[in-house]
Amino acid sequence: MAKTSRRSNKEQTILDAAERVFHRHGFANAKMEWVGEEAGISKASVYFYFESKENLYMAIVYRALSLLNDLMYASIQQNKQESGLNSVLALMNTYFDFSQRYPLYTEAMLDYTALIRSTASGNNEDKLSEALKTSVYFMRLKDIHNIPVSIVVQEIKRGMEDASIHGKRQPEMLYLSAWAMVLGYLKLTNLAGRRHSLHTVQLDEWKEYLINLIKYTLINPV
Amino acid sequence: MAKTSRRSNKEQTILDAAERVFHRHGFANAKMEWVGEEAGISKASVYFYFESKENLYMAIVYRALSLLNDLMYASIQQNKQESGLNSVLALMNTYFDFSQRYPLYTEAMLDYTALIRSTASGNNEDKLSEALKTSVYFMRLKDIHNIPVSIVVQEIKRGMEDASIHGKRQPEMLYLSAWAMVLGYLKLTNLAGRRHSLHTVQLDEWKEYLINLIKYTLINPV
Amino acid sequence: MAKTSRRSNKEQTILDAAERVFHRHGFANAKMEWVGEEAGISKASVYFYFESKENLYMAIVYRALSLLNDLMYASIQQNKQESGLNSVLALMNTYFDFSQRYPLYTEAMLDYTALIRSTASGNNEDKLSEALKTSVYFMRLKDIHNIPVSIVVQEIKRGMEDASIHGKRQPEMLYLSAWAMVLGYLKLTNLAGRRHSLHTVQLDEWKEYLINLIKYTLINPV
Amino acid sequence: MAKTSRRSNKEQTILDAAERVFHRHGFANAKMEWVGEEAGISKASVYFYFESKENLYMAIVYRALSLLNDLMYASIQQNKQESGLNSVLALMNTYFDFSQRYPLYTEAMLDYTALIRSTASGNNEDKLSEALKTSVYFMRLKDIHNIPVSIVVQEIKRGMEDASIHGKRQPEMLYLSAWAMVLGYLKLTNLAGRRHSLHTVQLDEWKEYLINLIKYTLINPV
DNA sequence: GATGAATGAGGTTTCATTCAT
DNA sequence: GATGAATGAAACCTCATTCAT
Repeated sequence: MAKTSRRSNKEQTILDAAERVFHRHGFANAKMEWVGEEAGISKASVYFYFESKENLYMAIVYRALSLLNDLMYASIQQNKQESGLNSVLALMNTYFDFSQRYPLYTEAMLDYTALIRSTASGNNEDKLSEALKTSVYFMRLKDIHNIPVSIVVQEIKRGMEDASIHGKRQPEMLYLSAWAMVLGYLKLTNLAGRRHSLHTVQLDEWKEYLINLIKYTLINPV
Repeated sequence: MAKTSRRSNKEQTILDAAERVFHRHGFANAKMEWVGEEAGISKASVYFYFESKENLYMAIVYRALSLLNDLMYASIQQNKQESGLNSVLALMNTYFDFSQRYPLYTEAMLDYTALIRSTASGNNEDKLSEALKTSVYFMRLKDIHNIPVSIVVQEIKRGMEDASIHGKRQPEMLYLSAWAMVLGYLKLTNLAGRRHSLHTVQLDEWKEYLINLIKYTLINPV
Repeated sequence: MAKTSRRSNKEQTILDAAERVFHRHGFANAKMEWVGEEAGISKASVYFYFESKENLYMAIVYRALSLLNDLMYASIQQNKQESGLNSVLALMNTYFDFSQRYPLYTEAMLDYTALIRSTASGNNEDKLSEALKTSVYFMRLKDIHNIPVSIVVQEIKRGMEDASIHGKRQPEMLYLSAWAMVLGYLKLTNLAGRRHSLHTVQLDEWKEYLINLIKYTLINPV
Repeated sequence: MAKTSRRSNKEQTILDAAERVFHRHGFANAKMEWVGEEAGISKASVYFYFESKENLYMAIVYRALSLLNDLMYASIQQNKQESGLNSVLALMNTYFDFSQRYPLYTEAMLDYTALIRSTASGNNEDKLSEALKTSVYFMRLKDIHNIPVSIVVQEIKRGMEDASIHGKRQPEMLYLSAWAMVLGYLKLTNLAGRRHSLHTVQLDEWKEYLINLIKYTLINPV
């Protein structure tokens, strides 16, 4: 309602539009003009709210990570009384749904993570950093980008303490394995497009199978 | 040695160069000039051998798929006398090594698959098809792109018949799950860059764990 | 105190700001937004008081010329009883100080003069005239832009009449030569930035030398 | 005649065109497209030969300075046997002609000098350096940009030694004063446009007067 | 076969200027 | 009066692709 709110609303509208455009065409192929059209404003207006294409992308990553964090916090809150295992499974479900509902978010977050790694190394051959160093969102992200891992690992540890999860493996390995499965599922699922099956396999059925598998790996040492 | 061979040699040199360049910068960001430089020839010469950037990419996909097919054929050949399970595990190992040694190949093949699906749908908004319809490699690929799936599924079925693999699930689902894990592993591994660990997990150790997990899913119904 | 005065105050504030900004970055590179920031108001407000960037510039020229005229009138007034030579020297000193204290003014006035000449010619390829024709200040300037020359030339003539200045050269030539020296000094001085010397020459010393030189050219025919 | 020559020829053609365009509209207002049109080629071709607008400008500065150096070397060579005074006067004439024939060169060289000073200071608020650091010509210029001053000062010193020039002032001050006069003359002359007079003064006559004045300042201490 | 040279068709970004509140 | 928001019209620069030698 206040002025801030009006501006914020417009920013959200643009982000919505950008998400659709980036999702449809991929970040590299997407034109800023399309983002404007999709948002019903001019290209220059997009630049008024977000200073560069990369900053806009980072804003999306920020949005994605914020949402994921919120969802995860809510999940562990809801499963406080439950065993560590159940909390972790809930978290997995949360992430599964999240990444399935917002495939772009997953992709964007992966891009961001790759960026962080390359920045950490001495790879300054890519001038990505040029426009990124001045990105507000890029800087803000540093404060929150470790939260998801921390949350999951913490709940796995809790599960190990209450013996609902086996202790034969590092929590981080269990986490990574589950994450890898979801990621792989997502990647292959994308290939299917709007179809509901892939190589004669029903996607829903497959998803359930994977969740079971993850649960299994938490309970039984392999 | 013949003229064809000379041409073929040059083509291979260019493909080698293109693979390195595409891997370093990603297909979208890579410039044709860099491919020329990396191959030690001029940009125009690259166009003499490959008609377009996309055709060049398809040539890489073709190369990737050919190699994978060869490796898989060799694998099942070597494990003819073994149980179906062992043959499948060998295939998995093959694919694991393949995708780890040639990360670009995996990515390129996925891009290709996505392309196929979008072509199959009515999505003609993307002008990818423009330059692709005339791509020799794109057409040739149609003849061989189903081979890997067929091979693995066939060996899984053999394993079910000789009872080395449980029969509670569709062969395709087991196949997809294994594939998803490898894909997820690869994606996350890429993030690590040249490092040997990710979130305190040793990559080698994690890989071994995943292979064990795949084996487990083949033997025990989950 | 009246409304006009309030408006006038704001205009002066903006002009002050614009002068600083134009001086720092040059007219072409300066952004209207910076002018607003420097004046502590919004960009749109700048446009409320000055219709265009060029009009703003013309306002500065007007201010500059008004100030110079005032200073020169005061100078000849003060030297009424003095010889023509002394009056001219006083004028020169006035101009020297003026141009050194307000380098932008000198530059702006030169730009304006160039504009006048190009308008006088048939050069309508430059669209400067577009926004200029409607500039109030541009029109007002026409009434006063010849005053400085007239004043100096008049005093030189007076000096020739009272024999304090030699009569071997046109007054205008003496005037132009003195002007050229000051202009050259200013241009080269600008290069020095905040330093006090240029090529081992102390700027103060050099200035004194030039003034002496000008005096010399007025007394002795060269 | 060789390949290098062909390329070099084109470069010269483009530089010629750029000089005309920059002269007509000023560097800041000139569009790269115009340069292409003037040279009879496309905008992109201009970029093929010169990587950026600023690099193109630096190439012009380089050309200007090279020419000036050549002219000055030739001048002192021709006046070896003459007195220092005469050599200096010849140099002045050379520079006078040079700056009158190529006003853009003078302007460009001044811009360059200003750039050097600002680079030497800590003024990195302007991102001019961005595209400049990679400019070949900008780097090459550092090797030759001090030559003109050195030459003139050296000849003035020679004149002081052979007593054809008075020794009451620093050579550098005499140099700067002469330079200032020429610069001022040029600036005011520009205002005249194609006309041959300024404020009733014939430009040729004025020029002669100034040269005489410079000569006078070298012989007689003021 | 090979390549230096050329370009058309965009792409991101900037900014003076205008509106709506 | 004041200003946040909006935009049209460039400007610089890039790159896949083609051509002439």
